[in-house]
Amino acid sequence: MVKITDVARHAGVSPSTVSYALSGKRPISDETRRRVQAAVRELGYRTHVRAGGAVGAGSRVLALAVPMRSGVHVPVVTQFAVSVVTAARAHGHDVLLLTQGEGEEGIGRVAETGLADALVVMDVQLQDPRLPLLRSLPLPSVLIGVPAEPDGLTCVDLDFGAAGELCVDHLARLGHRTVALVGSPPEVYVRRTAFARRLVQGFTAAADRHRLRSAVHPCGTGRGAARAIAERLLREQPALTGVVVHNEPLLDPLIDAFEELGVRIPEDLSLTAVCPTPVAASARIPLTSVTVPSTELGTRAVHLLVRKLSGAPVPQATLLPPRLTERASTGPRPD
Amino acid sequence: MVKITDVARHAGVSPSTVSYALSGKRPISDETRRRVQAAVRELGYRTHVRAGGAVGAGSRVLALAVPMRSGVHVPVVTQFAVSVVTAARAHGHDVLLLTQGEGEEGIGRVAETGLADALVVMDVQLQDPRLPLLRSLPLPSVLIGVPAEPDGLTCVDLDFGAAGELCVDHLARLGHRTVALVGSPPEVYVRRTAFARRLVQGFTAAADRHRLRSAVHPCGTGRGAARAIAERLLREQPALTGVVVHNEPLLDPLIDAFEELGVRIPEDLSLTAVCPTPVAASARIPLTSVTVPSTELGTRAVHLLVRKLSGAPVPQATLLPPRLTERASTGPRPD
DNA sequence: TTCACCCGTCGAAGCGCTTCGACACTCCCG
DNA sequence: CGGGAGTGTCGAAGCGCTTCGACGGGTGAA
Repeated sequence: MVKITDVARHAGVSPSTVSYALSGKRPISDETRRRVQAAVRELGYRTHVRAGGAVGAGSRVLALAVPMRSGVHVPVVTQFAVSVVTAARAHGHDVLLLTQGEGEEGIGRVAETGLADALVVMDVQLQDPRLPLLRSLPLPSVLIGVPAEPDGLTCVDLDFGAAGELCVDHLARLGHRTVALVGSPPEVYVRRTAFARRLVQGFTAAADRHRLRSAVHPCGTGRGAARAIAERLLREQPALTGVVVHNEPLLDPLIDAFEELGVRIPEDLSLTAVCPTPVAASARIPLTSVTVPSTELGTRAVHLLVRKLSGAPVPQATLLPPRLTERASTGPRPD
Repeated sequence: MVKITDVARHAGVSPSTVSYALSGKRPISDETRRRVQAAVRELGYRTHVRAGGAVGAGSRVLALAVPMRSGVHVPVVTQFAVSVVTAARAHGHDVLLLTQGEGEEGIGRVAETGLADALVVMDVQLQDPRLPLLRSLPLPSVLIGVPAEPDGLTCVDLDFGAAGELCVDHLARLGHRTVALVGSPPEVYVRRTAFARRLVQGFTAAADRHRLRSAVHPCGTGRGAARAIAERLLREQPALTGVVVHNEPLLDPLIDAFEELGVRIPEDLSLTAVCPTPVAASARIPLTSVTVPSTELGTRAVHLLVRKLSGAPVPQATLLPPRLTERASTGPRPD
């Protein structure tokens, strides 16, 4: 193992000079800096993370808390995680993966043992038990998702409330008068998952504003659930012509179910999804959708964290405005 | 932050005694140990990972290299990752997530900076560029997947060769004489991904052994690809009655495609999948399958790693025997 | 020319922990 | 009753690094 004293000897300077040359915390002459850098390169030196003096310094590791609860769509969550890792690496950080069960305990452990020096927290609930802990921790953290009381925290998310409204606005503009939201699985709402709840709020508010008849249905996944919800919608709201779906794995099965029931999309029924663009674009019918920008959210979260680490001020909540892309699944209300 | 000296003072012993009491590396009287443990609990002490003396010791972190290349099925990979994290936590380790691009560079960095003290490597190719690096590293590692030359490494995987054979054996026993393998996307084979290649070998070997007509087709995912491969199979092998599918996201679309073409499963065509049990069980038609035990593999990998860390000898390759479960997608050859 | 100041560098102290080598006991055998 | 062998505990050294204070030499203003 090559250590800082090796580099120092090789460059003909003292270890402290090497340290300063690398950290830039004190002025070092260009000449010396160059020699140090050359030595570092030649010897392949890397500062050992767990060196004593480093205790005070940052560990260049950030922890990512991904609960992986039931009802979440795994590819989307993974997309988030990958984008966080990628962004973190771009800032010289590594990422420690914390999963469910570890949720609270893990955050505490990682903070107190000094393993990580920052936290990204996913799958945030409106009343999240992790919030008090996060507020009390000396480590900076960023939530992906906005809880009910974001005071003292830093959050970033798609503005799901506005996303819900945007979908309804779109359907209303096309003339639809009766709409429904097919949501995530029930357990997601039971947990009071922030983004799911906010989408419902936005959907309902916009439907009321436009004076539409509306209904909200949490829904599980799979063919059976799709068939059941499709039948139920047609039965309970015979005038239904507009549906918003916030449930990635249900999209294709739901399209199939409607088709089997003789409902054509978009001729008889307009369907708008809230999901990542690739999902919407590769569905059986290209779906008009409000995109969930998972990659951008992960990247933003890391940027905010890096800024916090450097002591810069950051906004409490960053809400990305929703963008609706029209594809083949929506059209004017049939007569 | 509570440090070891605080605990020592609180327990009325010296810091070194606390250290020994916690590590068990020297005999400590029950009485003293109890007092130390009480103090630890009361003060909420946790040893700081990055303390100087710890440089020599383990970091209790293992790195998980998940390339996330195209063509891999995200939920399965995620399942692996989660099981590795869970198992690692059970052994008191945390997990650092390394992704693509980081593949080689990341492994080196993590090893040299002492961030992790062990490695789990996924998505192994027959000739994997990471192998020389792994062999040269002072850190123990375990591969999930068996490369062409596993000497000096530790690997664990499902025996995909035997899995391929088992599927063919099953079809042959049911009387099928013409079979096909619908595999993973082409890029997976181009990369010479170990498990995919081995499955093909097993499939082909067993087909030859049984003197069956056989064909192998890598295949992309999605409805279009499913329809295309279904048509092609029926065209090129009119006598085809048995198909093995090694491509999770293609399963449902392929079943649909056959149905649309008027081919009934299992009356006209028997279909065997190689995939995790939940995928097989929740497909449109419950599928006869050889299970890919992702959770068990992740757990095994961690166990092996922990044993290596403790200096215990471990087998070079652990190949789990495949198990075939009959469900509703296979039946006797039609007359 | 002198003095204050700044720049670049160094040595030494210290981070929180582990570990080595004592040291003081106790116990048991001869 | 003496001495050897364990036990259990402690102090001190050291891990690789950062950081503080200091120092020498150059520079510019007075």
